[in-house]
Amino acid sequence: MASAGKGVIGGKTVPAGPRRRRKEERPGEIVEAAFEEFARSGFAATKLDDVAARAGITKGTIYLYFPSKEDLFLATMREMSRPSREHLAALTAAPQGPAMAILRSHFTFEYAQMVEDRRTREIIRMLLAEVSRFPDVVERWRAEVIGPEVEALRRVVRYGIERGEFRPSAAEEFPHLLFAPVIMACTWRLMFGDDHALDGAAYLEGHLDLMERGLARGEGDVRG
Amino acid sequence: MASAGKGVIGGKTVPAGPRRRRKEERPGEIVEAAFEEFARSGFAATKLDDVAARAGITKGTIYLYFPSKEDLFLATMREMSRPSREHLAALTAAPQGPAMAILRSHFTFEYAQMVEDRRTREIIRMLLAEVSRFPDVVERWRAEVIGPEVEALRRVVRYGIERGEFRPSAAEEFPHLLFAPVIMACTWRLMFGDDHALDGAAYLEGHLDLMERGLARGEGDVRG
Amino acid sequence: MASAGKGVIGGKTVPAGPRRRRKEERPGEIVEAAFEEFARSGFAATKLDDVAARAGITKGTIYLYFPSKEDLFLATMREMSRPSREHLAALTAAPQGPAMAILRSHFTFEYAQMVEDRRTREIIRMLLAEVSRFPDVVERWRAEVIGPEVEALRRVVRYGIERGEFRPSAAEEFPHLLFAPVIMACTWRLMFGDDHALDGAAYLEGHLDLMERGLARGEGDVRG
Amino acid sequence: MASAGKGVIGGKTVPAGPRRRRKEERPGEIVEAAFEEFARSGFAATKLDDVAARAGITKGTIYLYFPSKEDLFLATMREMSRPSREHLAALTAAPQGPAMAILRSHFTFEYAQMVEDRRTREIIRMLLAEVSRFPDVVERWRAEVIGPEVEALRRVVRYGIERGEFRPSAAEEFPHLLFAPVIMACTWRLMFGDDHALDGAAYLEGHLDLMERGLARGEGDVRG
DNA sequence: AATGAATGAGGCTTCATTCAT
DNA sequence: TATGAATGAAGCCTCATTCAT
Repeated sequence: MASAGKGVIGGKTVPAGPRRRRKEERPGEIVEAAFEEFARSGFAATKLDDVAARAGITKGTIYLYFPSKEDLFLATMREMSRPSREHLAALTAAPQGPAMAILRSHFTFEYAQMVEDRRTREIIRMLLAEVSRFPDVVERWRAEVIGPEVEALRRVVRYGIERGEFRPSAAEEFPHLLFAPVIMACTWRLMFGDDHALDGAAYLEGHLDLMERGLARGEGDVRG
Repeated sequence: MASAGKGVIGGKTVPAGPRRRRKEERPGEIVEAAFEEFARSGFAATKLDDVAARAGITKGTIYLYFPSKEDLFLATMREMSRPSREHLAALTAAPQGPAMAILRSHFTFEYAQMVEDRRTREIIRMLLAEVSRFPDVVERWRAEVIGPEVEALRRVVRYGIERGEFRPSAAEEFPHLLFAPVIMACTWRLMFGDDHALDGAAYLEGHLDLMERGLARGEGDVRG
Repeated sequence: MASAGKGVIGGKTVPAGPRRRRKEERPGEIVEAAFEEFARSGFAATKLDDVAARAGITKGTIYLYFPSKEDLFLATMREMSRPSREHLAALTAAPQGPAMAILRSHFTFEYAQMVEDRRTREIIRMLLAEVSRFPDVVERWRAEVIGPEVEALRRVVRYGIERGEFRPSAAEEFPHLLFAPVIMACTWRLMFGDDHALDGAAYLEGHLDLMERGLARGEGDVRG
Repeated sequence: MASAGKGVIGGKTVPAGPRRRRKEERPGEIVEAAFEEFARSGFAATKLDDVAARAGITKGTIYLYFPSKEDLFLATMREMSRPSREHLAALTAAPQGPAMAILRSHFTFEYAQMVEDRRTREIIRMLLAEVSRFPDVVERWRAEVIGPEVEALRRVVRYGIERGEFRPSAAEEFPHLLFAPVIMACTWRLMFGDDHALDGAAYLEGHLDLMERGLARGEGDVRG
């Protein structure tokens, strides 16, 4: 047992073989496991025993990397919402070409992200479920992810209006209206499970179509 | 707390001391308190002690009316989602007049219900948060509340298409697209609190405007 | 409901009818019910709710007659072991006729009492089960019931020896040996239930036969 | 208590502090402590706190080894009745020599076991006290311990009759009659405590003497 | 005398956290 | 670094007891 997974190379003991545990990967593995459990059961009902079991380690080991369950939760949220955060950069670039093309491309990405990627979906669930216990997490997510997203959308809408592609509409004040179907599909799937999920491609196309007609300058519209 | 001692209700002195009896009202009071606590903390993190304290009774009393915490939760969900259930009847009536008027009236109601009424909002939160523990509750809600709602919307859209008011669109297959802004406003408020709530009237009007333009038959649209 | 079970005779309201509750009988009814429950579950596991339900009253009523669960238990034991106590008088009379006849008559009675009467059997169970909680009850039972019984048997044995019917034997010092088969049948039935009960009459006859042979002066025995 | 801090076992220092680890010995220690408490107070009135305190651990530790109080009770009964179970093998050997010698040897053993060994005695008490809560335990004990015991006795009695040593008697049908004094001494001691215990050796001799006379073929008895 | 709603102490059980190895 | 036995605070639930009606 003392020698399991150990090898001797050059007179020095190093971790080796399938049982080798790469210490740099441990926190990630734990966070991974924690995510699954937190997503399934929520913060309070999640047992560190289950997290440990899923990560293939023992409960005590978690405490080598995270000082408390709460910290583990925070780390998990931080880690799992990183993709969303990173994507934002692309959005803030100066808009070019037809505004509708930008929206199309943006929402196509957002569907993949928020509806089809289970990770992001479950982040949403956790944010909703644990606001009162972790208001800071939600607030940071609002400030760093959703707020900028809304702003970016607003800029695109304005850009569309300016270039005469869109009519003036409430979408300028409430870009949320454009984003809403994404949230709808996301919560729908969160609630009713993958079995009742809305057909992705068709739903997305429907969304884009309605949005386009909703935003578009009509025949008789006066330029705003 | 405010009611310690004696109280006067309807000009009649009623027992209101630490040991007052109120068989009729107790279950309601408990469910009321339970709702607040469950909404705040979720099922697992809610302490029956806190529920009792909020209801002005002691823990043991809860068990006179509900056999377990789980049953209390179920009763709470049932009780609190009753308004939504009852409203459905109105929706299923045969459509009359402009389809857009029906949608306007319907969504006006839905905003009041799902966005402005805290009760309904919090029900949504709980459904999202506790699916894995109470799948039956969610399933029943889908079958009895949301499913019929979607169906009703679909009928209105078809009715609008038939009378030439609306163009054919994905809204027929996915009435969810029309409903989405309600869900968006609901989850937005659930997440970010009343302080960040979207301006109700303006948002609703924006929604209806975009929807109308999105659904409406355009100048060059071919009928059918 | 206010008039249930009430009658008016001679201008005076009196309890009447099948629902009449005769207050003199209440304590007895409660003790009766308590006995069943204590016998089934033991002191600690018995719920006053169940006692009340069995007695057809409510829990609070018990406290009108017995100040505590413990007192109820004591009263139950006292009440239920009364028959044994009363029987003792008969035993202490001066012996007459063949000693064996006395023993026969005595054990016949004891079988009926300790083996066939469920009440007495269950008293034994409770005494065994609750000694450490109610040592006084057991002590009193020993002093007032079992002790005298053993003494009485001893006197009969001595009487038998004196009249040359029995040989001297350990039964003089340990009349328990004669009594043992009764206890055996009693505990057997307590443990294994009525379904596995030993055949009463045959067993008793067997007991008496073996006892007679065991005690009897043999051909070669020297008079002791 | 005596072992707080460090202890020396077999010349080796072992951890014995408040948090010592003893995976191998723990279950045994717990069962040991549980036995004492269950025997003293019965299942319902026994507090796991007390069991833990007696075992020198805390309540939570019990649950590392036993999933519930009930399981602990079952394990305790199983463990504590093991000696009785193991002894049975010896009984089933083919009888040799005088039947009375076999009986003498057997009952000598049984006295040591059921009367003088506190463990076995208390097992009897628990069986009697908890039948209604743990019928299976009792049933298994009947099937595996007492049933075979009775059968073995019956074989010896028959063997004695066959070899002309015993007369035919009810002991053949009811070997319980022979066994009864053991049970009597056992319950006597259970009820009245060690202070009132019957004098072991004399009582046993008395039992054997009466039994021998009771079973023996007399001068005038007809064979068979 | 009787009710039965209410209480609150106490028990079983869970689980985050600690710590000796 | 990793383990996993041990801890102990806390939560759910029960039930003897109280008390206003």
